[in-house]
Amino acid sequence: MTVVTRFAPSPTGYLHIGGARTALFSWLYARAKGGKFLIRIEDTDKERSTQAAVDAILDGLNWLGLGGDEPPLLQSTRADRHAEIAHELVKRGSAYHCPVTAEELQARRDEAEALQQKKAANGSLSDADAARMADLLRPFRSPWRDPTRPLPAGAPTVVRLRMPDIGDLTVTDNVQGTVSRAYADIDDLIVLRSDGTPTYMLAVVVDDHDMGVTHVIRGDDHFLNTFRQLPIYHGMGWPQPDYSHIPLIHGSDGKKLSKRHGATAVDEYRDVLGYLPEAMRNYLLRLGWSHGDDEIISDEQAIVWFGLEGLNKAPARLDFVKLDSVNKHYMALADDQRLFELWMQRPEARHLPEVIQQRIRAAMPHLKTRAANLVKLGEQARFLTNLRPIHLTGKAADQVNAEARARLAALLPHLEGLAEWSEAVIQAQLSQFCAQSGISMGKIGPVLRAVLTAGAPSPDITLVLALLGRNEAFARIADHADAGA
RNA sequence: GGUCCCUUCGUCUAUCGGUUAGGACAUCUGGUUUUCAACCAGGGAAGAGGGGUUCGACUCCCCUAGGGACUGCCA
Repeated sequence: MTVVTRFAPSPTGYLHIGGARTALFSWLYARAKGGKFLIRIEDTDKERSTQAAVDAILDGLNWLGLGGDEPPLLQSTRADRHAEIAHELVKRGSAYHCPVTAEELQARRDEAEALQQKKAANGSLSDADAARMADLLRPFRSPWRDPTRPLPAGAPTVVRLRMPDIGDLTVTDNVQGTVSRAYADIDDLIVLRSDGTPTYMLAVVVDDHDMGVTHVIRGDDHFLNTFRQLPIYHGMGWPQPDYSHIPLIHGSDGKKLSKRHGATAVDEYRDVLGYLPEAMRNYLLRLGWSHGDDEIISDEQAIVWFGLEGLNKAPARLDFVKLDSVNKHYMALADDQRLFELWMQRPEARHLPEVIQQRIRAAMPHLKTRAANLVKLGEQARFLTNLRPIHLTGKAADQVNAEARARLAALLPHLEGLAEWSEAVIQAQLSQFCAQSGISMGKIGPVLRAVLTAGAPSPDITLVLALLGRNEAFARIADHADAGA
């Protein structure tokens, strides 16, 4: 049997970081088993679905390298098929037409809530009220589930699933284990609305079946839904998929992830926070899945190692500090030109003068090993992007006293005549200067760094000189050198 | 209210009845050092609480507490 997994987002917004992880697991499992990974857009709610959201989600998936093996399927295109199955379920006795209106159902919920509030206010309820509330809160059972009860003529109906009266339904899940629920605790859910359109519960099952999905990996907010979907498989006599319900990702305080925890949208991780997709994959993979003590796991290794048995049952918290450290690892490995291009797409880089952009391009091999993400890369590159005259403050300013100015002035001629402006040549010249002047590198290094970088983070001072280029380095030194001393 | 799920260092996790409870990130101390980063050496840090079962429990069972999910003609 060929493994088929899928990712089925509803297009009501951006790609959520939790969804991205779900997609990653599904994608990895398909890759690991030599199967197929499919994408289905669950756009049966026309009110809330937008094309912009579809584009954003696909864009996020593509950035993460989690494209489907076939073009994405739009669920809305399959409404006829869904309706066909709904009617087939009725024909087979697994479902029935029900004329109870949405308003009547809402009235029930309102009444239940009113009673709950009454209880909260009074501390208790009369026996009659308590019984009424318990009844209202029980899974809905329509009077028309009785097949002999005649439907009112001309009234619009929905199609409801007929849950068995007795017995339990058992779900075996790779993450949640074996869990049973009484059918009595499951409602006669609606599969086809009164306007003839399918609901989510029906559409998911029909599409998963028709797409040949063998393994469903999804958030555990869907776990209880499994008990409502399985009866559809049973009603149609279809084989049920293998389920893995993974825990949701939480914020740093352990609460459900929301905006106040930082980024929830995948495109923010790319555009604002400056992370690399391969780092996101590695970090997300380790969030809720493990393979012994392994932390840094390449895509190739992940595909070999990934399995459902490594999934964790408890929700994990997002930790940007750890993400930074993982990203840092991949930054150092990344191609220089690629990083330069990514950096150039950032707003803070786009408007820099061409000469400075080129300076950064040349410095990339040294910059990339020092930064945890593209934002930090900018901080590490600040010594290259500072414009003259460089204003010195704090410790940098303290370094530059009269003695230091004189030293700089003395050094200038030594650098002036260099045939080649390379790290090695500069290094040799600096050493020679120190030897001649009878001083150690410690006497000139800090001063040079001060006037060259103004105290900004920077690599070895010789490298700083080389990366700045002859003219810029010279000018920065000359700005603070005092030939008169 | 009901049903279901979760709980090991600050965080991600290993452990699948017998370990000095391991690793990573973070943190602290020392070293290196021309800033920052890196690097080297070392340290601190955990089984939510309470009952069982067992020769023995982080591991199995129950209760409590805390967290979460579902309970829509949303997905």
